[in-house]
Amino acid sequence: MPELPEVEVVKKSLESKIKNLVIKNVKINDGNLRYKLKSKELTKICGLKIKKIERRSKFLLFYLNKLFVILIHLGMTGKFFFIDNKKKKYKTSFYYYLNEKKDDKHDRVIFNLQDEKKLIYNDVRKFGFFKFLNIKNHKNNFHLKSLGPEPLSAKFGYKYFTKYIENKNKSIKNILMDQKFVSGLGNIYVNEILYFSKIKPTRNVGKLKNTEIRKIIFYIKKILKKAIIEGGSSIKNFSSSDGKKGGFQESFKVYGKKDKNCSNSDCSGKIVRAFLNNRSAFFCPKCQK
DNA sequence: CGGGACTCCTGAGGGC
DNA sequence: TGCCCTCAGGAGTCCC
Repeated sequence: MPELPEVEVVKKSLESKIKNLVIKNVKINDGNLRYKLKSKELTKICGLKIKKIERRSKFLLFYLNKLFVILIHLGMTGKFFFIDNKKKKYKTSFYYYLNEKKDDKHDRVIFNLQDEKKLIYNDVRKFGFFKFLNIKNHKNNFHLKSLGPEPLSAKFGYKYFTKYIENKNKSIKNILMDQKFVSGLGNIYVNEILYFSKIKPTRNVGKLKNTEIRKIIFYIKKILKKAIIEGGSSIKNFSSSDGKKGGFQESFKVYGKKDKNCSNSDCSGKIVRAFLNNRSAFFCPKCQK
């Protein structure tokens, strides 16, 4: 699922729910995530308080007292559910609200928090992970260390972009997907960004004009901001009468739109799907050059 | 260096 | 209803 906007929405939602709560204990239903969860590490965090929640790229960081950090990646299908047993109100961190949270075989890890509150980590495909780090050197963890700048930061601008792509011989889609270049973009947003920028995903970065580079940077920031405001994107529709999803999927112009008409009113092209680095590239061959 | 194939895992959806 | 095939928002490794 989750690219930068979705993880940002999760972060904001979790912040209001679990900040300053103590983790009483942790139950592992299935610890075979991308990295195997060890119960020994989980006992270390029991009794600690969640002091702060941050997002870096597509990662979440839970800062605990006693100088521990939980580094979390949601992979493709990871999501959190928050449950307040006292209020009998159930809310997910991102995808939907529920009146009732039923047990789900994909509930992999359950954090029992103070005041009968619970945080459930649910992950169908188990590509997500948790790592337990010491705050002292957590930023040297290889996941975090190699990340490029945040796309919404001032550092990610024209100067950085042009410097980075000097002597590079890659396609623009692949470089935007490369977390070392810019961290937080994934397949959906890259496809959308390139559509708005009118650049074909396969274009070599060495052949980009300055105006095109500025356009790409502009749309990266614009589209990510818009997606965050709209609550991220929810695909693989969850059908619940009281469900609440992110809304940005309604704005998709190319992602998942194979054979649909290009939404540019002065273009008669049809969206095609190609494969690039084993991922779907959606684009309009007529208006993306 | 670049990119294609393949890997982890499970489920949804299409075609027949 | 079922089976078989393809594909999925991430990201790593191996190989050419």
